[in-house]
Amino acid sequence: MTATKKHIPADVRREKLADAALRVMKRDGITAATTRAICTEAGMAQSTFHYCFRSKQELYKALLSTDINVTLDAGTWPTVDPSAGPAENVRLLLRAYWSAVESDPATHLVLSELVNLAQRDPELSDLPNWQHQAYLDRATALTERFAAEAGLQLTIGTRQFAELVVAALSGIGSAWLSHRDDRTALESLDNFAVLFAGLTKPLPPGSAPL
Amino acid sequence: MTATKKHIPADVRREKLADAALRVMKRDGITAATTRAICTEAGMAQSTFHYCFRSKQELYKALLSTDINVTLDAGTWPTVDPSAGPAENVRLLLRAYWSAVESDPATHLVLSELVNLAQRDPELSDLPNWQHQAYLDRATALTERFAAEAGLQLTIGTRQFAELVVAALSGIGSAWLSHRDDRTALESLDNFAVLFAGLTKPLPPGSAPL
DNA sequence: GTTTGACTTGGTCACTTGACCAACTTACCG
DNA sequence: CGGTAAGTTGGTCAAGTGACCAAGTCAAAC
Repeated sequence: MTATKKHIPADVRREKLADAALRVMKRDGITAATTRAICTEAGMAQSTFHYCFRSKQELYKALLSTDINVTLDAGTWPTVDPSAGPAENVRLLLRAYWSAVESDPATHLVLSELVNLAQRDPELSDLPNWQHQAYLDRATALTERFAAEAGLQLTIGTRQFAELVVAALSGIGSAWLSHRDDRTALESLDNFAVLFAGLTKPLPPGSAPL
Repeated sequence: MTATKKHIPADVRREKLADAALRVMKRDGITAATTRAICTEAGMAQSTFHYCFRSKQELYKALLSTDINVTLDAGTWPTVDPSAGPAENVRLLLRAYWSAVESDPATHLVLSELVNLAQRDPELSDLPNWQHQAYLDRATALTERFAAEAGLQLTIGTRQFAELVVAALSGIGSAWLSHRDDRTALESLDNFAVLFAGLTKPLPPGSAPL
């Protein structure tokens, strides 16, 4: 059996509490994540909460800062298939992201709830933007890598392209959370793949090869 | 001064309460919309609430049923400009919707909060889907009308097309609520307009004219 | 081994929330 | 005009809520 230490540094306790909070939120929604519920989930006394966090706001801040989407695009992305067209490659990429959403809807719900909360609170209102930019950064980097591997260049700015992709994915995602119709979501996804592929063209022959 | 009736039928009182609730939610967020705050806003005693609604859930149900987006696409849509290309016409259409979003962000925030709430509550979990379908219906109808007026036909199903438009708009919208960068939003909007225009082609000459 | 400071907790506070009821007031109908 | 049903309200309840504190417990530094 694991030796349960009685004393744990506040830092790791904060992390444990944040994890527990996320777990409660995913299971029962953000409103159910009271300090008591969180501490119970973490196996601590309720008073521990205010030893680790000055206030509940501070927990929200911690949750939105250690961005949750890390989980999302940490998945393995498909490798480019040179024999397939750009549309098919974009399609595979979008679908790879999508499977992450579909397999863990609760996380996306929580993220939406947290962002809504932060947008109302002047103290936290910077975080949604920060979150979105971080998200966009990753999408941009991924787009660049993908274009290079596929021997394509974009006909609009990479960041603008990423912005479109993120908008489409988040739109499809939030719609799917409402209707839960996988077929419709995949249909939209594939349609967007074709459209986005239309924003690419082959690299000129003289370009530096991969 | 207006003669204030002491007795008001419960039906209209329900409506007054729903209006007040929406006002409070837009101003201070959904969590601030307690039965007390709502009744104060409506100028009634708190006990009135439970005379008009069996429970608070029932208010949420009422709010999500009398869909709020009616306000959104009730705006006057631009008429098709025959001399302009399809991309430009789609652009104008998307921008018309967008100005409604931009001029009233609070409504969209509340809608998002309400949908999140409903998605957690088994009792209300049908409503988001219903809401989305109603929304999609209007988008579909509008798309059809627009295509006819512009003398275009779509290269994919009308409903699929509408699904893409709705996804793109909601994606741009929710991103904008985070970053509040008008320029970026309009840029994305215009890019999507071009893409969507690519899903149209002129009506064959033999078709019935407008 | 004692001191010191970090960690831990039961108990409690002031406050809010949704719900409800008994008593009251008004409108309408016969 | 009297009665009946609909509307109205102050007051109250139980169940939470975030916050906080005083009294402990433990581990490492001296």
